[in-house]
Amino acid sequence: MRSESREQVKALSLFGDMSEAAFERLLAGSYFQRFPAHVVLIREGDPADFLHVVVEGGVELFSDWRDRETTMSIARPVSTFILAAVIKDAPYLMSARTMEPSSILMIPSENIRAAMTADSAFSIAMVNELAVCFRGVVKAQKNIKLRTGVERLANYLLRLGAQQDDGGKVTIPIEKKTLASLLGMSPENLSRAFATLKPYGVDVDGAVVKFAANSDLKDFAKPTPLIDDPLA
Amino acid sequence: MRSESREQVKALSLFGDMSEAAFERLLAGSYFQRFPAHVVLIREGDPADFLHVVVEGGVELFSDWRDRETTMSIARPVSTFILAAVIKDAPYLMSARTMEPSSILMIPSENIRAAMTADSAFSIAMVNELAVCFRGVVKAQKNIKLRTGVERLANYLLRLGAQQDDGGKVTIPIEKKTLASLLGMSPENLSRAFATLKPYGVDVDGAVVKFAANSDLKDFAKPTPLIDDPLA
DNA sequence: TCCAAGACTTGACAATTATCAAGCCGAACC
DNA sequence: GGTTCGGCTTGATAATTGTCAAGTCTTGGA
Repeated sequence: MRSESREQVKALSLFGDMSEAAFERLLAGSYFQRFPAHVVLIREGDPADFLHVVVEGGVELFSDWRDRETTMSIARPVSTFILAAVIKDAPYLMSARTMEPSSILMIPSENIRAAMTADSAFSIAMVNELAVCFRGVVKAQKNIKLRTGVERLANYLLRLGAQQDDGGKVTIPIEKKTLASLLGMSPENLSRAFATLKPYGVDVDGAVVKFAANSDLKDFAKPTPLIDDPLA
Repeated sequence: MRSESREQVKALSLFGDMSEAAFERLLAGSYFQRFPAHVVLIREGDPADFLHVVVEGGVELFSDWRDRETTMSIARPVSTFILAAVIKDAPYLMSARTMEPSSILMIPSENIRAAMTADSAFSIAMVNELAVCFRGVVKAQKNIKLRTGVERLANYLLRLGAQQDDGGKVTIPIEKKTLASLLGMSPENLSRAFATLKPYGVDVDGAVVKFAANSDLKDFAKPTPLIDDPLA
């Protein structure tokens, strides 16, 4: 790995406080690489050879069964994916592909497991990262099981609004068909869901959606931190 | 805690290899208690004061939103629940109630976090437990998003068959309405789903369900280890 | 500039799932 | 024994969601 990249990686501080030597051992045999959009990085069922870290861009995690496919989540900088598979030395449960040109750091699984036994600060950092991931999936599961499609969309828009804060408008950062799959509906249904939200002050123009932050939409969506707050 | 209980707890080996002293510190201020059926142990949104361990019986983890409720998972001996909340010192994302008379070990969250910083074997045990939990939710999420209700039921029956191995019949260990909620459908629909599976050799009599293990049902269900194998 | 591919939308229709209502049945209780 | 309650099932109906089939629009390339 180029030393320039090495510095960039170290700045991520994903791995807790590590000694210089431990850090060096961790990154031995790693790759830090740029990929174009729409490249499949890993396929579910494959052995977990590398821990992946999204440093730049965006990665879609998805799964298949028979002839169906669904988007499980979106990984944005800086976050790891498929950490659990690496730790358990088990097959990936999800596939991953870049949505845009992306920089990905790949660390050999063996290094991760070795660093955990060697460095307790590191294993604590892993516990924390995993706990965040776990709570993320639980929230997603609650979202799917407790809400209708339209309700999921409404809350998604509010979440976007909270993180973009662009004065009454948000820009959807992914393709609509990916969003549809993430929200657990067909693309056709997503279009209709937007239409359903029109009476609540939602106005769509391509990827740009206008709505008032404290509005009818919020009354309709009834967001709760236990599902919608990414930090809680 | 009675020393008898203490021995029982130590035998669980949930916590990796710990020194006697560390084990003692971990359990200080813990409770090991028997509860009757249908008692709410924790409520989502509450601060995570205790890590809970199901030692005997069965616990239903469920969530609410507005006037809806859904069963998220079933915790059986010996497993922890709400570990992630404890680690992050964050509110519980799920509520929990006993389904039957159950023995529950409750360890103060503070002890868990202290043990993690003090004992690296312990934090590695926590990483592993969390990784298993994470993969469990991911599988549940795939199950919900990729399959219809009938398909989820078929695969649930096959999973029961694999773990009970009672010669062509299984006994559903939970109430049908809980099962319906776990599978993401209404109780009425669960009844109909059983009826739909009749042509595949499924025969229901109360909680007892008969079907051949290598059968039409398996052809219909198309199970995959990446969703249905609890160990993978 | 034009074309081709694919994203997005809309309408018509079908499948799936939920809701409401009624009835059956077994367990718990008096 | 009789009664009540709640779990479970079934039928009828409604709501939700998915599928198929256009058609529009944008984008990228020839």
